[in-house]
Amino acid sequence: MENVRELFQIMTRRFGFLNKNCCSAGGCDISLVQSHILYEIDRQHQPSIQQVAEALGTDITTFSRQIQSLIKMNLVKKSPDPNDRRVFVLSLTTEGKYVATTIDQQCNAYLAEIFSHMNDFEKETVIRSIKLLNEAMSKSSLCCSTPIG
Amino acid sequence: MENVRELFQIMTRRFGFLNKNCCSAGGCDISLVQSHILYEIDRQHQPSIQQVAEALGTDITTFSRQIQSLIKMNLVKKSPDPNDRRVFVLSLTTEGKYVATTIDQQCNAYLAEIFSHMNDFEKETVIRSIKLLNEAMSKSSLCCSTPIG
DNA sequence: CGATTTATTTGCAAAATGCAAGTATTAGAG
DNA sequence: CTCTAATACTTGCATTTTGCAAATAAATCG
Repeated sequence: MENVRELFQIMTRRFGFLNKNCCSAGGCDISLVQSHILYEIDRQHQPSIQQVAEALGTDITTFSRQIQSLIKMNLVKKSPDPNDRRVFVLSLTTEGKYVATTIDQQCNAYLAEIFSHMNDFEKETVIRSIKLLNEAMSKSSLCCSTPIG
Repeated sequence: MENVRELFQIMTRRFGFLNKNCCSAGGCDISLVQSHILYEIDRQHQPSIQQVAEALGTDITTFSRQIQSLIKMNLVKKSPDPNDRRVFVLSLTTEGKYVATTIDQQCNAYLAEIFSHMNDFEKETVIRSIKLLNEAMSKSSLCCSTPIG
């Protein structure tokens, strides 16, 4: 039996490089961490600071400062939650949305290039496999959620 | 057509959490970055500092210092290359090998737990898919290798 | 031999990290 | 309703990580 971790390790490392290669949009260079934050704010519906920090597994105090940077860069907006005045709700500015969308398109273009080395059947199999994997990982919350420490 | 990047993003994030949850072995806590370094030194045959840094996409000067830390922790050994005295060759100490092996087993145990939510056919399909993906990614060196900047 | 390239290290300054402690607000017990 | 505990977020440090520029040392090439 082959080493399964090896396969995952190499794949995720490569996808990490892909992500890192997609960290600019129209003259705006951002860090990989910032790219992940924009992605997650875009994905969720008006998430709180806490929610995004937890989704990304980042310490809340570090995350608070990262949001401050992104606000200063005019990519993210922070609005008070009318239902709970302790909470701030995050959203992308027009510019932030543009950056996130451009990065997303670039990533998808790279992925399309990767899949161009497969036939349609292989491509569909791979995509279905990743969905299966995501479902299985969400079932074993034990290991694939944010670390305790 | 679904968003392929989304699938990858979530999967790699979760595998990142899995990795982060496997960063200790017998009372020895290490960082995620250090775990990746031990993994890569173990994987390659007597790699040079340069080779590991490039494989991981880390700046060489940062990497040099990370190796210094690991040597201080007695996990890594640095030996001069007899063929080229500019080069230092890296290997794991007995303790480093133990830590790397323990982490590897822990990761594989978590992965086995994930796969336990699938039947054998699905599992084989997923593993074959990841192999396909790795092959395709290595063909499109354009996007999945270490960033230029 | 002398100039250039390559492998690695150090100086420094900036950025990221995380714990402890603080503020502000809400929820819950009595 | 009031007082306490919990929650969401921010700030003060101090440590760690990062990466560019420059230094060192050794190999290569003309």
